[in-house]
Amino acid sequence: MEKVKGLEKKKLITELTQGREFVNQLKKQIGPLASPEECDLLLGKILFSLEKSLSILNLKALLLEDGNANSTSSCSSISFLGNNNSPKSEVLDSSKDQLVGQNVFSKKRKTPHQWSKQVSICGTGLESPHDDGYSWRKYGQKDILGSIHPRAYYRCTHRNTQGCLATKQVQRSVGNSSTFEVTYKGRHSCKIAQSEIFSLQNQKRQKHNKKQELSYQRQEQEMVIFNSGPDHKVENFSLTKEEVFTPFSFPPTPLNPIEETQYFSNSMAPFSSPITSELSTYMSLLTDRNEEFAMENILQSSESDVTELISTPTSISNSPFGGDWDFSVDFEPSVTFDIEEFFK
DNA sequence: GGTATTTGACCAAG
DNA sequence: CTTGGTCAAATACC
Repeated sequence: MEKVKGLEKKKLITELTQGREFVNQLKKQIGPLASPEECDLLLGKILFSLEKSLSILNLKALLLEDGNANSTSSCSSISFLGNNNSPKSEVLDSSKDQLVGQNVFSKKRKTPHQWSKQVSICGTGLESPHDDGYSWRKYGQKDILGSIHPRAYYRCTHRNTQGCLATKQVQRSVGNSSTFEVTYKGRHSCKIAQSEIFSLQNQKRQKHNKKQELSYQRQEQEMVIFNSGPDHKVENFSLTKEEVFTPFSFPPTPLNPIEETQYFSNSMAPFSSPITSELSTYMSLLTDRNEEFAMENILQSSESDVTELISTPTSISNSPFGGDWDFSVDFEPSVTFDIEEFFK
Protein backbone atom coordinates (compact mmCIF):
# COMPACT_ATOMS: atom_id res chain seq x y z
CA MET A 1 0.00 0.00 0.00
CA GLU A 2 2.83 2.37 0.80
CA LYS A 3 4.21 1.81 -2.65
CA VAL A 4 0.90 2.70 -4.20
CA LYS A 5 0.71 5.87 -2.19
CA GLY A 6 4.23 6.78 -3.15
CA LEU A 7 3.41 6.20 -6.75
CA GLU A 8 0.30 8.33 -6.53
CA LYS A 9 2.22 11.10 -4.89
CA LYS A 10 4.95 10.95 -7.46
CA LYS A 11 2.42 11.04 -10.25
CA LEU A 12 0.67 13.97 -8.66
CA ILE A 13 3.85 15.94 -8.21
CA THR A 14 4.90 15.15 -11.75
CA GLU A 15 1.56 16.28 -13.12
CA LEU A 16 1.50 19.46 -11.10
CA THR A 17 5.07 20.27 -12.01
CA GLN A 18 4.23 19.70 -15.62
CA GLY A 19 1.20 21.91 -15.31
CA ARG A 20 3.36 24.60 -13.85
CA GLU A 21 5.78 24.33 -16.72
CA PHE A 22 2.98 24.67 -19.22
CA VAL A 23 1.64 27.72 -17.46
CA ASN A 24 5.09 29.29 -17.50
CA GLN A 25 5.31 28.58 -21.19
CA LEU A 26 1.90 30.06 -21.71
CA LYS A 27 2.93 33.07 -19.74
CA LYS A 28 5.75 33.65 -22.16
CA GLN A 29 3.40 33.18 -25.06
CA ILE A 30 0.86 35.67 -23.86
CA GLY A 31 1.71 39.06 -25.11
CA PRO A 32 1.66 41.12 -28.26
CA LEU A 33 3.33 38.35 -30.22
CA ALA A 34 1.32 35.49 -28.80
CA SER A 35 0.01 32.97 -31.25
CA PRO A 36 -3.52 31.78 -30.48
CA GLU A 37 -2.76 28.26 -31.67
CA GLU A 38 0.17 27.91 -29.35
CA CYS A 39 -1.91 29.23 -26.48
CA ASP A 40 -4.66 26.73 -27.21
CA LEU A 41 -2.19 23.90 -27.32
CA LEU A 42 -0.66 24.89 -24.03
CA LEU A 43 -4.03 25.34 -22.44
CA GLY A 44 -4.96 21.86 -23.51
CA LYS A 45 -1.79 20.51 -21.98
CA ILE A 46 -2.38 22.39 -18.75
CA LEU A 47 -5.90 21.12 -18.61
CA PHE A 48 -4.86 17.57 -19.17
CA SER A 49 -2.18 17.78 -16.54
CA LEU A 50 -4.46 19.28 -13.96
CA GLU A 51 -7.27 16.91 -14.75
CA LYS A 52 -4.95 14.01 -14.19
CA SER A 53 -3.82 15.44 -10.90
CA LEU A 54 -7.38 15.89 -9.86
CA SER A 55 -8.26 12.39 -10.82
CA ILE A 56 -5.53 11.16 -8.57
CA LEU A 57 -6.72 13.38 -5.76
CA ASN A 58 -10.29 12.39 -6.33
CA LEU A 59 -9.46 8.75 -6.18
CA LYS A 60 -7.60 9.30 -3.00
CA ALA A 61 -10.48 11.23 -1.57
CA LEU A 62 -12.86 8.43 -2.33
CA LEU A 63 -10.61 6.03 -0.53
CA LEU A 64 -10.53 8.35 2.42
CA GLU A 65 -14.26 8.62 2.37
CA ASP A 66 -14.57 4.88 2.56
CA GLY A 67 -12.41 4.97 5.61
CA ASN A 68 -14.61 7.58 7.19
CA ALA A 69 -17.98 6.03 6.78
CA ASN A 70 -19.10 7.30 10.16
CA SER A 71 -18.15 10.83 9.45
CA THR A 72 -20.68 13.40 10.53
CA SER A 73 -20.37 15.22 7.30
CA SER A 74 -22.85 14.78 4.58
CA CYS A 75 -20.21 15.52 2.04
CA SER A 76 -16.90 14.26 3.17
CA SER A 77 -15.14 13.56 -0.02
CA ILE A 78 -13.39 15.84 -2.35
CA SER A 79 -15.77 16.53 -5.12
CA PHE A 80 -16.00 18.81 -8.05
CA LEU A 81 -18.92 20.88 -9.03
CA GLY A 82 -19.89 21.12 -12.59
CA ASN A 83 -19.96 24.29 -14.52
CA ASN A 84 -23.62 24.62 -14.16
CA ASN A 85 -23.84 24.61 -10.43
CA SER A 86 -24.66 28.21 -10.56
CA PRO A 87 -26.11 29.29 -13.83
CA LYS A 88 -25.73 32.92 -13.14
CA SER A 89 -23.24 32.84 -10.40
CA GLU A 90 -21.07 35.65 -9.21
CA VAL A 91 -18.15 33.82 -10.57
CA LEU A 92 -19.26 34.18 -14.10
CA ASP A 93 -20.51 37.66 -13.65
CA SER A 94 -17.44 38.91 -11.98
CA SER A 95 -15.15 37.23 -14.39
CA LYS A 96 -16.81 39.22 -17.07
CA ASP A 97 -16.30 42.25 -14.94
CA GLN A 98 -12.71 41.50 -14.70
CA LEU A 99 -12.39 41.40 -18.42
CA VAL A 100 -14.47 44.44 -18.95
CA GLY A 101 -12.77 46.16 -16.09
CA GLN A 102 -9.50 45.78 -17.84
CA ASN A 103 -11.09 47.58 -20.72
CA VAL A 104 -11.75 50.57 -18.56
CA PHE A 105 -15.46 50.19 -17.98
CA SER A 106 -17.72 47.66 -16.40
CA LYS A 107 -21.26 46.88 -17.25
CA LYS A 108 -22.09 45.79 -13.78
CA ARG A 109 -22.90 48.28 -11.11
CA LYS A 110 -19.91 49.32 -9.21
CA THR A 111 -19.41 48.75 -5.56
CA PRO A 112 -16.28 50.42 -4.37
CA HIS A 113 -13.58 48.52 -2.54
CA GLN A 114 -15.15 45.23 -3.07
CA TRP A 115 -13.55 41.89 -3.06
CA SER A 116 -15.06 38.55 -2.94
CA LYS A 117 -14.10 35.03 -2.56
CA GLN A 118 -16.39 32.24 -3.24
CA VAL A 119 -16.48 29.09 -1.32
CA SER A 120 -18.87 26.30 -1.66
CA ILE A 121 -19.69 24.24 1.30
CA CYS A 122 -21.10 20.84 1.43
CA GLY A 123 -22.90 21.28 4.66
CA THR A 124 -25.32 19.21 6.58
CA GLY A 125 -28.27 20.79 4.93
CA LEU A 126 -28.76 23.35 7.64
CA GLU A 127 -29.87 26.79 6.72
CA SER A 128 -26.75 28.30 8.07
CA PRO A 129 -24.21 25.94 6.73
CA HIS A 130 -21.20 28.06 6.84
CA ASP A 131 -19.70 28.89 10.19
CA ASP A 132 -16.70 30.93 9.20
CA GLY A 133 -16.15 32.35 12.62
CA TYR A 134 -17.69 35.69 11.94
CA SER A 135 -21.10 36.58 13.16
CA TRP A 136 -23.48 37.47 10.39
CA ARG A 137 -26.89 38.97 10.32
CA LYS A 138 -29.25 38.20 7.52
CA TYR A 139 -30.69 41.29 5.93
CA GLY A 140 -32.31 40.00 2.82
CA GLN A 141 -33.18 37.20 0.55
CA LYS A 142 -33.78 37.31 -3.13
CA ASP A 143 -34.84 34.93 -5.82
CA ILE A 144 -32.18 34.89 -8.44
CA LEU A 145 -32.96 34.53 -12.07
CA GLY A 146 -31.94 31.15 -13.38
CA SER A 147 -31.48 29.70 -9.97
CA ILE A 148 -33.93 27.51 -8.15
CA HIS A 149 -32.72 28.58 -4.77
CA PRO A 150 -32.90 32.10 -3.38
CA ARG A 151 -29.81 34.01 -2.45
CA ALA A 152 -29.45 35.10 1.13
CA TYR A 153 -27.70 38.30 2.03
CA TYR A 154 -25.77 38.63 5.25
CA ARG A 155 -23.88 41.48 6.77
CA CYS A 156 -21.56 41.55 9.71
CA THR A 157 -23.33 41.79 13.03
CA HIS A 158 -20.93 44.54 14.03
CA ARG A 159 -21.97 46.79 11.19
CA ASN A 160 -23.76 49.25 13.42
CA THR A 161 -21.48 49.06 16.41
CA GLN A 162 -18.17 49.11 14.59
CA GLY A 163 -19.08 50.05 11.08
CA CYS A 164 -17.91 46.74 9.75
CA LEU A 165 -18.95 46.62 6.11
CA ALA A 166 -18.32 42.97 5.41
CA THR A 167 -21.14 41.16 3.71
CA LYS A 168 -21.65 37.77 2.28
CA GLN A 169 -24.11 36.07 0.02
CA VAL A 170 -25.10 32.47 0.44
CA GLN A 171 -26.80 30.52 -2.25
CA ARG A 172 -27.57 26.89 -2.56
CA SER A 173 -26.01 25.36 -5.60
CA VAL A 174 -28.34 24.40 -8.40
CA GLY A 175 -26.44 21.34 -9.47
CA ASN A 176 -25.84 20.07 -5.99
CA SER A 177 -28.39 21.33 -3.52
CA SER A 178 -26.34 20.16 -0.60
CA THR A 179 -23.67 22.57 -1.66
CA PHE A 180 -23.68 26.23 -0.82
CA GLU A 181 -21.90 28.95 -2.61
CA VAL A 182 -20.75 31.71 -0.36
CA THR A 183 -19.56 34.98 -1.77
CA TYR A 184 -17.85 37.43 0.51
CA LYS A 185 -17.81 41.11 -0.16
CA GLY A 186 -16.16 43.83 1.77
CA ARG A 187 -13.71 43.38 4.51
CA HIS A 188 -14.10 42.92 8.20
CA SER A 189 -13.01 45.89 10.19
CA CYS A 190 -14.60 44.75 13.40
CA LYS A 191 -12.12 43.92 16.11
CA ILE A 192 -14.48 41.59 17.84
CA ALA A 193 -14.78 39.41 14.85
CA GLN A 194 -11.08 39.42 14.28
CA SER A 195 -10.30 38.30 17.78
CA GLU A 196 -13.04 35.74 17.62
CA ILE A 197 -11.59 34.43 14.44
CA PHE A 198 -8.14 34.34 15.88
CA SER A 199 -9.18 32.31 18.86
CA LEU A 200 -11.31 30.14 16.67
CA GLN A 201 -8.35 29.47 14.45
CA ASN A 202 -6.22 28.59 17.41
CA GLN A 203 -8.86 26.23 18.65
CA LYS A 204 -9.09 24.69 15.25
CA ARG A 205 -5.38 24.28 15.02
CA GLN A 206 -5.28 22.53 18.36
CA LYS A 207 -8.08 20.31 17.29
CA HIS A 208 -6.38 19.72 14.01
CA ASN A 209 -3.21 18.58 15.70
CA LYS A 210 -5.18 16.08 17.67
CA LYS A 211 -7.00 14.95 14.62
CA GLN A 212 -3.79 14.36 12.80
CA GLU A 213 -2.94 11.72 15.31
CA LEU A 214 -6.22 10.01 14.73
CA SER A 215 -7.64 10.24 11.28
CA TYR A 216 -9.48 12.54 8.99
CA GLN A 217 -12.68 13.69 10.62
CA ARG A 218 -14.25 15.84 8.05
CA GLN A 219 -16.93 18.02 9.48
CA GLU A 220 -17.42 20.25 6.58
CA GLN A 221 -16.07 20.70 3.17
CA GLU A 222 -15.27 23.92 1.50
CA MET A 223 -14.55 24.25 -2.12
CA VAL A 224 -12.54 27.26 -2.91
CA ILE A 225 -13.40 28.49 -6.30
CA PHE A 226 -10.63 30.51 -7.74
CA ASN A 227 -11.60 32.38 -10.78
CA SER A 228 -8.84 32.82 -13.20
CA GLY A 229 -10.15 34.84 -16.00
CA PRO A 230 -12.89 35.87 -18.29
CA ASP A 231 -15.28 33.36 -19.64
CA HIS A 232 -13.68 30.69 -17.64
CA LYS A 233 -15.64 27.70 -16.77
CA VAL A 234 -15.75 27.31 -13.08
CA GLU A 235 -14.70 24.11 -11.65
CA ASN A 236 -13.85 23.75 -8.07
CA PHE A 237 -10.77 22.68 -6.39
CA SER A 238 -12.21 21.35 -3.27
CA LEU A 239 -10.53 20.71 -0.02
CA THR A 240 -11.71 20.22 3.44
CA LYS A 241 -11.81 23.09 5.82
CA GLU A 242 -9.15 21.46 7.88
CA GLU A 243 -6.92 21.12 4.91
CA VAL A 244 -7.36 24.51 3.44
CA PHE A 245 -8.37 27.02 5.98
CA THR A 246 -6.52 26.07 9.05
CA PRO A 247 -3.12 26.80 7.56
CA PHE A 248 -4.30 30.24 6.58
CA SER A 249 -5.33 31.62 9.87
CA PHE A 250 -6.64 35.09 10.16
CA PRO A 251 -4.43 37.82 11.43
CA PRO A 252 -5.37 39.06 14.89
CA THR A 253 -5.91 42.54 13.61
CA PRO A 254 -6.91 43.71 10.21
CA LEU A 255 -4.30 45.22 8.03
CA ASN A 256 -4.83 48.80 7.20
CA PRO A 257 -4.79 49.88 3.58
CA ILE A 258 -1.30 51.25 3.79
CA GLU A 259 0.07 48.07 5.23
CA GLU A 260 -1.70 46.14 2.60
CA THR A 261 -0.36 48.30 -0.14
CA GLN A 262 3.11 47.71 1.14
CA TYR A 263 2.36 44.12 1.56
CA PHE A 264 1.55 43.67 -2.06
CA SER A 265 3.67 46.29 -3.67
CA ASN A 266 6.72 44.10 -3.91
CA SER A 267 5.40 41.88 -6.60
CA MET A 268 3.16 44.28 -8.42
CA ALA A 269 4.01 43.88 -12.03
CA PRO A 270 3.46 46.88 -14.23
CA PHE A 271 0.74 45.29 -16.27
CA SER A 272 -0.67 42.88 -13.83
CA SER A 273 -4.24 43.08 -12.79
CA PRO A 274 -4.95 43.19 -9.09
CA ILE A 275 -5.97 39.61 -9.15
CA THR A 276 -2.89 38.28 -10.80
CA SER A 277 -0.51 40.35 -8.83
CA GLU A 278 -2.17 39.34 -5.63
CA LEU A 279 -2.14 35.76 -6.58
CA SER A 280 1.51 35.83 -7.38
CA THR A 281 2.10 37.64 -4.15
CA TYR A 282 0.12 34.98 -2.47
CA MET A 283 2.26 32.38 -4.08
CA SER A 284 5.43 34.07 -2.99
CA LEU A 285 4.09 34.69 0.46
CA LEU A 286 3.44 31.04 0.82
CA THR A 287 7.05 30.34 0.39
CA ASP A 288 7.89 32.00 3.62
CA ARG A 289 6.45 32.22 7.06
CA ASN A 290 3.80 34.66 6.03
CA GLU A 291 1.66 31.90 4.67
CA GLU A 292 -0.43 32.26 7.78
CA PHE A 293 -1.72 35.51 6.46
CA ALA A 294 -1.52 35.00 2.79
CA MET A 295 -4.89 33.55 2.08
CA GLU A 296 -6.83 36.01 4.08
CA ASN A 297 -4.87 38.87 2.65
CA ILE A 298 -5.52 37.71 -0.82
CA LEU A 299 -9.12 37.26 -0.10
CA GLN A 300 -9.56 40.56 1.60
CA SER A 301 -7.00 42.78 0.03
CA SER A 302 -8.51 43.96 -3.14
CA GLU A 303 -8.89 47.66 -3.44
CA SER A 304 -10.25 47.24 -6.90
CA ASP A 305 -13.86 47.86 -7.57
CA VAL A 306 -13.82 44.75 -9.63
CA THR A 307 -15.27 41.80 -7.89
CA GLU A 308 -12.50 39.37 -7.55
CA LEU A 309 -12.66 35.72 -7.54
CA ILE A 310 -9.40 33.99 -7.44
CA SER A 311 -9.36 30.78 -9.27
CA THR A 312 -7.42 27.67 -8.83
CA PRO A 313 -7.32 26.43 -12.36
CA THR A 314 -8.16 22.87 -11.77
CA SER A 315 -9.78 22.62 -15.09
CA ILE A 316 -9.68 25.68 -17.12
CA SER A 317 -10.89 25.36 -20.61
CA ASN A 318 -10.14 28.81 -21.85
CA SER A 319 -8.52 31.07 -19.43
CA PRO A 320 -6.33 33.57 -21.09
CA PHE A 321 -4.22 34.43 -18.13
CA GLY A 322 -3.23 38.01 -18.21
CA GLY A 323 -0.67 39.76 -16.19
CA ASP A 324 2.28 38.48 -14.34
CA TRP A 325 1.51 34.94 -13.54
CA ASP A 326 4.27 33.28 -11.75
CA PHE A 327 3.86 29.69 -10.88
CA SER A 328 7.40 29.33 -9.82
CA VAL A 329 6.42 28.25 -6.37
CA ASP A 330 6.72 24.57 -5.85
CA PHE A 331 3.75 22.57 -4.92
CA GLU A 332 4.95 21.79 -1.53
CA PRO A 333 2.69 20.17 0.98
CA SER A 334 2.21 23.34 2.91
CA VAL A 335 1.12 25.42 -0.01
CA THR A 336 -2.54 24.79 -0.54
CA PHE A 337 -3.04 21.76 1.53
CA ASP A 338 -1.04 19.13 3.20
CA ILE A 339 -0.27 16.63 0.52
CA GLU A 340 1.90 14.67 2.90
CA GLU A 341 -1.03 14.39 5.19
CA PHE A 342 -3.27 13.65 2.29
CA PHE A 343 -1.23 10.66 1.30
CA LYS A 344 -0.85 9.19 4.75
C1' DG B 1 -37.27 43.70 25.89
C1' DG B 2 -33.56 42.84 22.95
C1' DT B 3 -32.00 40.61 18.99
C1' DA B 4 -32.47 38.02 14.74
C1' DT B 5 -35.13 36.78 10.67
C1' DT B 6 -38.56 37.38 7.10
C1' DT B 7 -40.35 39.66 3.31
C1' DG B 8 -42.32 43.20 0.39
C1' DA B 9 -40.90 47.65 -1.21
C1' DC B 10 -37.59 50.50 -2.96
C1' DC B 11 -33.48 51.89 -5.54
C1' DA B 12 -29.88 51.93 -8.89
C1' DA B 13 -27.37 49.82 -12.71
C1' DG B 14 -27.59 48.12 -17.09
C1' DC C 1 -38.04 47.48 -17.97
C1' DT C 2 -35.48 43.90 -15.62
C1' DT C 3 -32.70 42.42 -12.09
C1' DG C 4 -29.74 42.29 -8.05
C1' DG C 5 -28.95 44.42 -3.73
C1' DT C 6 -30.60 46.84 0.29
C1' DC C 7 -33.94 48.84 3.48
C1' DA C 8 -37.11 48.63 7.03
C1' DA C 9 -41.46 47.24 9.15
C1' DA C 10 -43.43 43.16 10.87
C1' DT C 11 -42.70 39.04 13.03
C1' DA C 12 -40.36 35.38 15.60
C1' DC C 13 -37.37 33.81 18.97
C1' DC C 14 -34.85 33.69 23.35
